[in-house]
Amino acid sequence: MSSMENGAEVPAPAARAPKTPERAHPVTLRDVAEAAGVSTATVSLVVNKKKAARIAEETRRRVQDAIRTLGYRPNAMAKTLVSGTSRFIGLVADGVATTPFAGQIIHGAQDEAWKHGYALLIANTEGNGELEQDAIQMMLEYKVRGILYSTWFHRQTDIPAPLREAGFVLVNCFSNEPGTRAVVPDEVQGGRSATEILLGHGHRKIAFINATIPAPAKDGRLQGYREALEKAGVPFDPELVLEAYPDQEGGYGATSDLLTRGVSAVFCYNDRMAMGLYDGLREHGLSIPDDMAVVGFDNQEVIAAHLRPPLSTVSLPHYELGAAGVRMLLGLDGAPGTATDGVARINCPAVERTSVRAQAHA
Amino acid sequence: MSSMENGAEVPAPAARAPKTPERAHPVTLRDVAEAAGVSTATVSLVVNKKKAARIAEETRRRVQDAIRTLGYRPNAMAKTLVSGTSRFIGLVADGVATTPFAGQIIHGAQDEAWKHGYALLIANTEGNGELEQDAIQMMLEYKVRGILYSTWFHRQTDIPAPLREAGFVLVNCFSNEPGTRAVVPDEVQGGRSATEILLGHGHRKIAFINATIPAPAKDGRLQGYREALEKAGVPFDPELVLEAYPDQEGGYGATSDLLTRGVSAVFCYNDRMAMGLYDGLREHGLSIPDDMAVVGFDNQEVIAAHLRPPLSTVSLPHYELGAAGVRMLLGLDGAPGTATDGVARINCPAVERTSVRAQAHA
DNA sequence: GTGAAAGCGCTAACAG
DNA sequence: CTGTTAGCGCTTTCAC
Repeated sequence: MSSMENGAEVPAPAARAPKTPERAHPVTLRDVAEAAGVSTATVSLVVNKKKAARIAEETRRRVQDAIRTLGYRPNAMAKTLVSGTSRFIGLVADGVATTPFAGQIIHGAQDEAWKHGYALLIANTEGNGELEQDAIQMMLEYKVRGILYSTWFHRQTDIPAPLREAGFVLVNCFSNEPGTRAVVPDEVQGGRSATEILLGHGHRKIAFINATIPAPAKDGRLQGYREALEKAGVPFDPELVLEAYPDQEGGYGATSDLLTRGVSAVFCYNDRMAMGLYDGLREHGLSIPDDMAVVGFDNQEVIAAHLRPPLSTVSLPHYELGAAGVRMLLGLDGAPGTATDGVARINCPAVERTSVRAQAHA
Repeated sequence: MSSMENGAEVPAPAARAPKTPERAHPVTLRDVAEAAGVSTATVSLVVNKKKAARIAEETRRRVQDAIRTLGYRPNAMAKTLVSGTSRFIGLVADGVATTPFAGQIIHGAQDEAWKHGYALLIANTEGNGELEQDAIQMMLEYKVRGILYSTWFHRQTDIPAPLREAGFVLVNCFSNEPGTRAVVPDEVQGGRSATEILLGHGHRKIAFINATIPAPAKDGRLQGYREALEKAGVPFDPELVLEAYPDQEGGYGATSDLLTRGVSAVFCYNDRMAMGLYDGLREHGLSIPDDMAVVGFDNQEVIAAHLRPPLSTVSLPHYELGAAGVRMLLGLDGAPGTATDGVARINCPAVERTSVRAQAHA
């Protein structure tokens, strides 16, 4: 069973090791101190570039040489042990690593954390409660500075008990407990923006194909749609709001119903539905955007940017969600719309492509 | 800078804290020892369930009670400080968190690591060399057990110098230095499988739309295509191999060229090209799979499973790549095809959907 | 069975 | 300017 020893290890054991000394016993601060003929304190000072204590140039050089030749590498564990506080931020996700674009939450969190000198400790729990508990437990044991608790789609969530033992902020989800810090996409604004793209091109009869499954996105986007209409002085017509399962098949299936409404434009709950709708429309011999203008939601790159014609849509700001999450966790919110209830609603920017064209007779 | 104290913290400071004592000073082993009236050594023993030293039932109970009431939580830093070895595995990625499906590498690595008691420390470097150095540096300082170095698409890569200071394995990439451990998808087998799907349905004249950009995938899939053909006794015809940029537009653009070849089936370099080809074929009034059978590569969920008709394709085993990576790192390879050169080639399983139909006159 | 004591590698006063 | 000296929280001999 223990194969590989051969292929992997044998190749060139005799090669010279100029850079990496054969550290049988990892080099410590003390080793450096002895080599440089100074005390550990001094070494510590030069390693950490403390400006408070001035070190003689000559000494500093000796120490740095020793560090280089010995290949010294500080032990972060020891460092955080004494300082009491680690430089970790935990990210527990119920599936962001699994989902296509939600991985951006990780990316955003990682970038922002890094920017402030923190490393990301991640755990994907795939919705498994026990695993989740363990993961949080583990993070607590590593004395994380705080935990980001995120879900792969925007929804309400319960707060796992152990989470409360650390500072935490919910990302892409929220709690019904007042005052809980959270960062979520601004669905209402997103729905408004999507509708405004259509409105802006002169469309007045605009359908909205909503999702059948309940979610903050469902309510929020609908509300945004209504707000945009109202602001434009277009009366809201419930007849123009359809519902379908939020994927390609749902969008495709909604086609004939949609055509029944006599609209010139449609706002789809998400890009996947729009993709299905493209097929449906095409089968009816209709062309986009001339016969029907369409906008989606999510800005799911693989789809939106490459449909024919490319789809106008609204971005789900996953990267920002992650980044804003760590900012909030670290308590350095510069400006964003953190409402008084502790939840920040992140803007969903519109991205216009060519699936919308001006209405001939505005 | 220290805003937020208000919105986030104020809400209910007076609530009873039954579970979470107001630990002004985190509970330590010593605290527990004192509370239980035993020594720290004893507490350590019961915490770690050492079977060697038998503890009196009565003592054990006292200790466990103290642990519970004090809300004791071991300090992993201290633990690894003394043991010298941490339970971390580092994953540095040049963009897997960014890319739709490659996030599965993280997922697979995380699951497997967790299974063996390791936590994942990740860093997304977005191809930034300096950041990459820093990230590896950081991981080294945290005394990671080893590092997984991964790329978001399968390619050759250079080994960053600091990486050599730790155990490491390349994931989804490989080095030209012999003996370097790596885990990559088996492109050749994948190309073979894709072609065999078509062959299996009776097709003989099969085109292959390859990518224009050089990559192991380009060579491997082509080789697989040829091998499958040969095995089926179908002569290889260079005329049937086209090339196009590997995205929707490329696939779309290759349509007329393809139709020129008089084939009944086509194997596309990836799903995105297949998606574009669908549009092109449709515009020519052709239907899939009747007029043209098509298979893709990648099994990019959002696309492949929801095209009309759903696309037969071959999976890029990202999850497995990540999982196999940690297994190899930990040195517990059970069986997989780890060739003698230290690189494991992971199988790319075919997933058949309905974009292929049997040829009328086989 | 259980306690005392010596460190793991590093930082932080406080002397000199 | 630099060395001494305590620990940080935990594990681990080795006595009692």
